[in-house]
Amino acid sequence: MDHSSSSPLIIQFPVNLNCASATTPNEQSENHNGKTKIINEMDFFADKKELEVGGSAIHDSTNNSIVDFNVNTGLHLLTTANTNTGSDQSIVDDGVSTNSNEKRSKNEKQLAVLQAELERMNSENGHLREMLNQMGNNFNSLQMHMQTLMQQTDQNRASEEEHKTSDGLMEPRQFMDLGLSSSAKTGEASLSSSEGRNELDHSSAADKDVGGGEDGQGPENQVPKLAQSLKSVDQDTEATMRKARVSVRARSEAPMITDGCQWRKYGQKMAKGNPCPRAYYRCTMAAGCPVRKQVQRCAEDKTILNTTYEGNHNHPLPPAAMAMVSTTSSAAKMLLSGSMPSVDNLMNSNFLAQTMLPCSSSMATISASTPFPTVTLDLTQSSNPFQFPRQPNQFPIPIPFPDAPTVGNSSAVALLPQIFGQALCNQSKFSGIQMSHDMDQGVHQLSPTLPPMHRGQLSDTVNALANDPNFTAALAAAISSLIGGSYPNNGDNNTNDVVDTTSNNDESGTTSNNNSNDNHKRSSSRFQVN
DNA sequence: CGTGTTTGACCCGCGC
DNA sequence: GCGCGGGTCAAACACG
Repeated sequence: MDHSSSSPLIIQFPVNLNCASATTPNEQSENHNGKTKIINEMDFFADKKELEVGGSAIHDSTNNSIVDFNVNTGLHLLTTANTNTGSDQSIVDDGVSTNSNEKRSKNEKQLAVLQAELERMNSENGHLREMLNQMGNNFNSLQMHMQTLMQQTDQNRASEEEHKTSDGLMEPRQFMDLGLSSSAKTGEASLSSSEGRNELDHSSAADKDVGGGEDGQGPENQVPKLAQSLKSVDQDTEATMRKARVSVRARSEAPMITDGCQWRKYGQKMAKGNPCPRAYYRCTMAAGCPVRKQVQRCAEDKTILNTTYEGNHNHPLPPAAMAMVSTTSSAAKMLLSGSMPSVDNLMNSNFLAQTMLPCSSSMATISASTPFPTVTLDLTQSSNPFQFPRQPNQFPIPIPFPDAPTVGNSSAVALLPQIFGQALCNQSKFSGIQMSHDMDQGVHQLSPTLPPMHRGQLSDTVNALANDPNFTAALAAAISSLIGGSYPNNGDNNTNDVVDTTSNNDESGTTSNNNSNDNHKRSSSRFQVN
């Protein structure tokens, strides 16, 4: 009796995790008139911690017995519990029976019940912890986005002024500032080769000349350094995240998959060991956006298009794209969390793959071997031995996708809802906060008929994809948008554009088949280095 | 004319 | 120090 009353206390926790509001309050109110809501949660973790660490100390007198049990979870505690709680139990038993055997049996029963409760509690606790971690990740991502947006708002003002004074400095400044203040300096510095070089130069010059839109307020270098020291942690994370890459392999006749962003080709190079040239694209949705992608066909199977995304968008994107980007950030964070390129990465990678694409976990592989941790999505499932030859640390998993040399539309399309659905569903776990918020907005903007759930948006995408004659490209685009950071359309239009833009790829053969309204942006970006 | 692509040159990191 | 390869720049070119 007393035990049963004590156990329910602990089980109230599920409350906070899922929408902190809906279901639980009632239960809680029933149990304790709201007295224990938060306290329970806190106590729960506290108990758990103590259990893990010392396994001894307990605060609440009421919970003592329970905690002791918990500590012992094993066998011995039961006996100790008996001895310790003997008095308490005696109180209960007094009225019932005097027989010691009966007492024992009763105690054992109670203990069993308690153990069951404890197990429940433990499992719940674990679940809660997971949720807490997820929430933490979500919070970080959200914070990042907010920071970006806020900075951009300020940036727009500053950039306008700067634009008046000096054209050449505008873009670099914007780049630096928009690039997530934290990541700006270090991140760009770490960026490969000439661009980072140029931008650093410009940034320094801009800091001197302009005095800085944000971090440049202080004189000279001290302020940035201070900011660096203050945000060092974020810097590292962001810088590393920027290095993280998301690679998508898909069969497509199109020269490039459409992922909802606008790209400008800035270079093409013959890569060693591959007769097919590698094309370099830069995001042009905003001046100074550090996001780049490389597109290259597989040497052995030229129908396979390998698209690699790198970096995080530093500009506001359409809500849907934002959600995707947040997912990318989360994914990158997940990928990069823990120890970076070490064995731990394997764990994270595997987890990432399974988390993001559980049912299609087969499609996701993570490489920790390359300089940059890479998430690879393979949509080809070809018999091609060249598929993942070079990266020993990857986790190639058999793909549920039908092996589709020419991509059988019907069968593959049939799988789409499941794949995407689960992918998104799990993405929501990844960055559930942003997903729910952003996607809601996005859905409303994109199509009022869609339910305010990302799944709805997803299904819409799936439908659009299903209708796409060039299914492979569309599929790749959608997947890449899921992982690569943008929604497979510009977000300004209906999701139907998924089909349109994708099909456009077949013809245009080049990058920005998207909006024409970005021309000025692109032109401005050209002056970036000047 | 504006915009986007092409492509040779350049820079940098890395290995030898 | 040198060569190689990857990545980027930017003038030249193409296109609507």
